[in-house]
Amino acid sequence: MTHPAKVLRAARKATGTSSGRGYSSGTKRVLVQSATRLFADHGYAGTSLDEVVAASRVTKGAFYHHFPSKLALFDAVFTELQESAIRTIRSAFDAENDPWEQARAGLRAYLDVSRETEYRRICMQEAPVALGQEAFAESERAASLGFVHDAVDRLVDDIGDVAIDREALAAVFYGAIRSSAEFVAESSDPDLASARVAESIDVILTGLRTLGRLVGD
Amino acid sequence: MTHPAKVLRAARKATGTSSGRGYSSGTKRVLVQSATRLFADHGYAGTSLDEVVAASRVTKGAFYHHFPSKLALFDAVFTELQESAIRTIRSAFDAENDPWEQARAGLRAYLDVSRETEYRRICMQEAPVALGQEAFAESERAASLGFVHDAVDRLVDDIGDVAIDREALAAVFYGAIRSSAEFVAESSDPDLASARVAESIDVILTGLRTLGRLVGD
DNA sequence: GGGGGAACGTACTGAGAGTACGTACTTCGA
DNA sequence: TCGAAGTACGTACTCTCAGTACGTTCCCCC
Repeated sequence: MTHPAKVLRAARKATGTSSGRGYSSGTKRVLVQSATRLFADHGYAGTSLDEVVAASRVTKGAFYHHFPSKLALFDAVFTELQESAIRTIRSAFDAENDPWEQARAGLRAYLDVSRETEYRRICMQEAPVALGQEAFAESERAASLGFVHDAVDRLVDDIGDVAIDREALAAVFYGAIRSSAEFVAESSDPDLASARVAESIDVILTGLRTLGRLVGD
Repeated sequence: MTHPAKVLRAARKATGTSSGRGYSSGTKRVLVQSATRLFADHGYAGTSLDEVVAASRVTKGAFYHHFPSKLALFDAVFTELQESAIRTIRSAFDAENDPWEQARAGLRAYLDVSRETEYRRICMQEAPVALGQEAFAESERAASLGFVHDAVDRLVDDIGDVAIDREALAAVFYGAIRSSAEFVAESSDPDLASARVAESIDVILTGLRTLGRLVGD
């Protein structure tokens, strides 16, 4: 009997779906893509492997050849979304010079990214529970939180004399930004909501800057 | 054969464990208590009903007599923790009169509550995933977010002339506070960390107040 | 051209949520 | 005080789903 996968493999090679960045086979990429959609729609616990492999037109045998577990699949999905988001935000960030403009641009880029339901659901909601708090916090420190830390550093440098706990302030701002993303996501008019929270954070930053000027005099 | 539950029921009636606030039987309370500990230690998905009923010294039959599903049990655990937290924070909040002191006291109370691993794990980490974003957001609006909204309202009233989007600012502060809780929780010296983030938020509030004064002149 | 590893497919196992149904205890009206 | 109905369980299943065992085909390299 000729295996059904035979024709699929040929088809994928022909369409160039295979050999996508670091994946050994096209099947792996298809699995990640299907899983991204399913996890975003029904969550990690709400998605069965049978659904994933069915959507990918393969079997569990194929899946377990590429991934050691369901969690490893989620991790792959998460990492891909996370890295893509980081690239987007970094390029927006690096396009500016003034630290206040950088912060503004970074925030705006982040709010845009977090309007994609896939990023929000998988990277913000599911990941901390699915991967565990430890692992998630680790990857967070390396990615988004690091960004905020850099931005806050520059802002504080720019302010000057005021004694500020940079690490604590970064944590505070990080939460403010995350929450802003949720505010935008839950809103019926995301564009407006995005502008509103950006404005609010702007007011806070202006307040800090004003404090710095007053002390500096 | 005499059922094992016979002696347990008698024992519970004698010790007064039963009839705890709205629960029809002591068994229900025992189930909630066991589940609180287990969910806090291993999460919702990581805790099996068999473990819960074993820890409660009952069987699945008893469990399903009191709860329609595992999720309903989690909801009961969540609601109880949430309500207790709200009571604590509200009393700290109501003990002050000045809006800035109220905000300070409320924040401090919240940081204290969130240092309990049960509250943090169950109400902050697991709940949004287990209950779903919709249901969680709903209960959040009614509880913690409502608080922040009130506090921000009073602060903005006190500041005066500055045009501020209260709703957006409340969302931003809410995130800042949540994130502060995580910062404290992850810290090796929670007392110090608590003081550090409280100070950071204080600086932000001072900045806003200063802005208000400048515009007011 | 054949031998070995990679890339699958099929059929099972085990854990865990939920169900079906039977049994003891309690209460309450006649 | 007696029985009938409801409450509070216990036991034994079913069904879904993650993971495993093992066989088969394809591809590459010697």
